[in-house]
Amino acid sequence: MTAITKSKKATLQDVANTAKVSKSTVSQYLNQRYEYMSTETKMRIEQTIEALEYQPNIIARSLKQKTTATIGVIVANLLHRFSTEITRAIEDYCHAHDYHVIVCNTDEDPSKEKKYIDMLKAKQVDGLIIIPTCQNDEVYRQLVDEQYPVVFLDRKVDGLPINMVVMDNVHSAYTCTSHLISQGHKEIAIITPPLNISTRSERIQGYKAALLDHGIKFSDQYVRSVNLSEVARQMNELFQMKKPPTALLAGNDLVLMEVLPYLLKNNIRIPDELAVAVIDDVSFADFVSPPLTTFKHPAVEMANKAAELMLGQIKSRELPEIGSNIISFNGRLQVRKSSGG
Amino acid sequence: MTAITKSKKATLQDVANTAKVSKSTVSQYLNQRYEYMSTETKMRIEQTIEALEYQPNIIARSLKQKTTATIGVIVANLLHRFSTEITRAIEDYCHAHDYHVIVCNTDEDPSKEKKYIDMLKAKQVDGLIIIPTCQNDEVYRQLVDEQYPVVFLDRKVDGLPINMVVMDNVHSAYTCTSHLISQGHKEIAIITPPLNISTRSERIQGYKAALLDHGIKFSDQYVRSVNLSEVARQMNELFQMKKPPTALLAGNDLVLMEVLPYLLKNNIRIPDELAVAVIDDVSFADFVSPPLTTFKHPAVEMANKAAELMLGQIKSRELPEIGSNIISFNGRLQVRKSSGG
DNA sequence: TTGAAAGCGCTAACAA
DNA sequence: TTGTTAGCGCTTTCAA
Repeated sequence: MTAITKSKKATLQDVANTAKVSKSTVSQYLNQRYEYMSTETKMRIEQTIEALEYQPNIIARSLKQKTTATIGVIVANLLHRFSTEITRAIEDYCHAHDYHVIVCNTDEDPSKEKKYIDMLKAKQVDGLIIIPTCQNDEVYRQLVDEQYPVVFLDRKVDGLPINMVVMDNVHSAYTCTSHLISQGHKEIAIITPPLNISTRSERIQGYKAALLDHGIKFSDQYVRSVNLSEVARQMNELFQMKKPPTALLAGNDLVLMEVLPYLLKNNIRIPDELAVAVIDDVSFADFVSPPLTTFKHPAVEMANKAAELMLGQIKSRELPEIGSNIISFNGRLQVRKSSGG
Repeated sequence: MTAITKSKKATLQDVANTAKVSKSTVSQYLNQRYEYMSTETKMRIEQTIEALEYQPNIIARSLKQKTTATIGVIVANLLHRFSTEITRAIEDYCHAHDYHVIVCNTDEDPSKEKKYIDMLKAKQVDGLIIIPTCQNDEVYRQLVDEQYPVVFLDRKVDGLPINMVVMDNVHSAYTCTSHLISQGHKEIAIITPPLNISTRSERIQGYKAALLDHGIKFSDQYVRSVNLSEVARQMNELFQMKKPPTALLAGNDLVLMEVLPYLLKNNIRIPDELAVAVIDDVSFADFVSPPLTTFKHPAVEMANKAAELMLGQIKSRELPEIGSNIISFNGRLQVRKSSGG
């Protein structure tokens, strides 16, 4: 029966002891401050670390340094493409800068958002990148008061000195609508989810502007902002109008995912009976037949920018000024052969 | 000009001071050990915490308690549906149990996997749920030696006392193949990505078994295990055989995403010229025309099980025994009307 | 029922 | 060039 030396994890102190140096010297070594260190001690420490399989405890360092090299990312719903792309891109950026990412899903629920913000702060994350529910003004304001590094993604909240990285929604809707018009359509419907007010109204604004610029009369009959579960019903209503739309702009991919089954079920053919364009990219756009017209969401660029701003803010501890805190990206129309929409 | 009291974040000590009690009493309060606490002090502490907007520093607690209420989740690629579903489901489970999740992507790169494992350990995460690259045996073994709580997802690595939660790959391929056979097909090809050996060979094994059980001769000409970038070329080869396949089983959604554009480009119609089934669910299966036959990956069940095992292991600190460490889930065939495949 | 004190593993003056 | 020391903010005996 051999005594099993259940070697507990080695600490910096252990390394110091067996290398016959002090803790601070080891600490210097770990932080690559070799300047005043004899090559001999350096090597001794190196070997001891190797031998003891020492791994620094980052928690202890964090406690001392008051920084965790971790940021919290609060998205709407990881199952949705936009949140996924955002998260992945931020993770890449952070990985390249030796930061880590804690992800959370709000499911658009403000109380979940608040809970997560609190917990992440308690965990001392260095900053927060948030797709805000836009329904926690007090929480957001407090974040500002505390000078907590925060970047908002995709949605704006007015009057806050917080960097907000968004897609130009007016542009996106304008571009898509203009495209449909250029295909000869005049009765163009738009269905958007009831996101927060600014995003939605901007898209509708872009839609409207495109119509007017092309001399087409705007009718709010063609504009629907509804929950996803309502989309089918709205489609029904649209098709029962005396002048049913000949083209449809889906406000995002989720709306499209409601529209397509509806069309299939009701035997409405794209693009002959209804031309369809969608704001967002969808994975299957290339091989549904006929191919869809999509509008590429600049999610990755936005995420990169947000991450860049975040790490910058963590370093500088400076809040942006209201008026220069909105960074806007343009998406890109992707027309496919014979998409008709 | 008013002096701005830049109120630094309050600490437990601050609360103790202004509430005129000791740190330990406040700590008791925080940890809900009210038993021996007068209602008076309790209320005083409560109010002080409120007044000071005190928020505990979890890092400090973690250092002391040696637990972080955080687990690391290392997936292959968050942009892929399986990883996304896994991550989201684990996050939900953890949220319900007041744990947090740090996500990482390996991109199937063993060195990235190793780096992440090291960093997450340094961050003292309480455990790791990993979709392993299966190419880091030494690292995995070390994890076992350290009794680090680990659960593997989706892929097996032999001979390790680690819980592995997988889909039954033999079953999935068997089921899909049988379905194609029942539709009258005899020349059935299968294209899988070159995942790790066990997963792939199991699927091929299931495919083979289905053929044999139905008295169809197996030909390895119909079996292709290749990188995604090779799929189109393989399709070409398949269609140049003297007996081209009339049905195809795509090993996963990613393969399918290569197959469909190929078919479209070459004007090969589903299901008349090629019946198609895929192991994995795909979002658009319901409304491409004709609808695809898919095989629902039990990703969410697997993730829940993995998370459950993980939290259990964190509590018990017990490794599973080899032989009873593989938890297998069955997926489910989803046939859609007139899918033909 | 509450407080004093030690310590988790690390960093960072400052001294030597 | 290296060691001493004093914390970081919390938990947890143990004593009062």
